[in-house]
Amino acid sequence: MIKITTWNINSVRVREAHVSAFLEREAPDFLLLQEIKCEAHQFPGMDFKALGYDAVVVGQKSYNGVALLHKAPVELVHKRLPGMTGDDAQARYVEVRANGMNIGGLYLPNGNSGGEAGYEYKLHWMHALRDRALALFEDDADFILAGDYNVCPTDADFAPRALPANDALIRPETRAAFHALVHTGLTDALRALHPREALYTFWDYQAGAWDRNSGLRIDHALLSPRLAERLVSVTVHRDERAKTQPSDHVPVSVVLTA
DNA sequence: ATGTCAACCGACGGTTGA
Repeated sequence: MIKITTWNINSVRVREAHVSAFLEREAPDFLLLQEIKCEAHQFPGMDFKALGYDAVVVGQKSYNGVALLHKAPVELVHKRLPGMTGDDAQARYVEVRANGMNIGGLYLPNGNSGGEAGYEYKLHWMHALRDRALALFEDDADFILAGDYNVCPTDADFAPRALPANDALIRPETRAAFHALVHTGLTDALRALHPREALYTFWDYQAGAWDRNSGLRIDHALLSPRLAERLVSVTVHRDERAKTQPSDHVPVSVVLTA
């Protein structure tokens, strides 16, 4: 079995102990982190090394930042999403090759800040991600693209009144871009196994969202066709949200046959 | 918009982004 977990950690330095405890307990083969909110030299790599994990870190100061923790060696493929040209300084994508597959960890732009330009950046990023998926299909690669997509694909993916109608996470253009990605031939791993359940992966810190279960499902794992056939289970680690000083997101684990 | 949180800058409090 291969276990791949994605987790928007909202500052890896604040939550290093949570990550270490998770690695010890769940022992994923790969842990994809988003919003590490630090530069590579500030990443607490030694703490994870002590648990047997190496890390590929794509960091930047203050915001964003992704990392990919792995037990066995990996081949680095990309530290930027192809198609996002040099003007894109934001650290939002990491891709490696391991276990005969490409593993992409991503932090898709939220799109609610920066006005219309901020939203256009989100859509541009989504189209570039679709192009990346098409390129991987062109190579006949097996691949998984997992992370914080900042998209609620349907109205079943957020609690009633959790979002205003014009929020960038649910705007029609956002959903169209997400479905254009999925329709290249990918499988939303969680919905493949749990088609109807209200399963959320994020609860805002504000307004008692956790206590009211006013959550969103925005952390997703998309699988290429042969990997979808190997899908065994998807787990939303909801209990992480109830811990002290939690991230506002919880981990989502995908298990594939070996 | 918020019953919030984290990082930065510039000196403990406002700003930004989520």
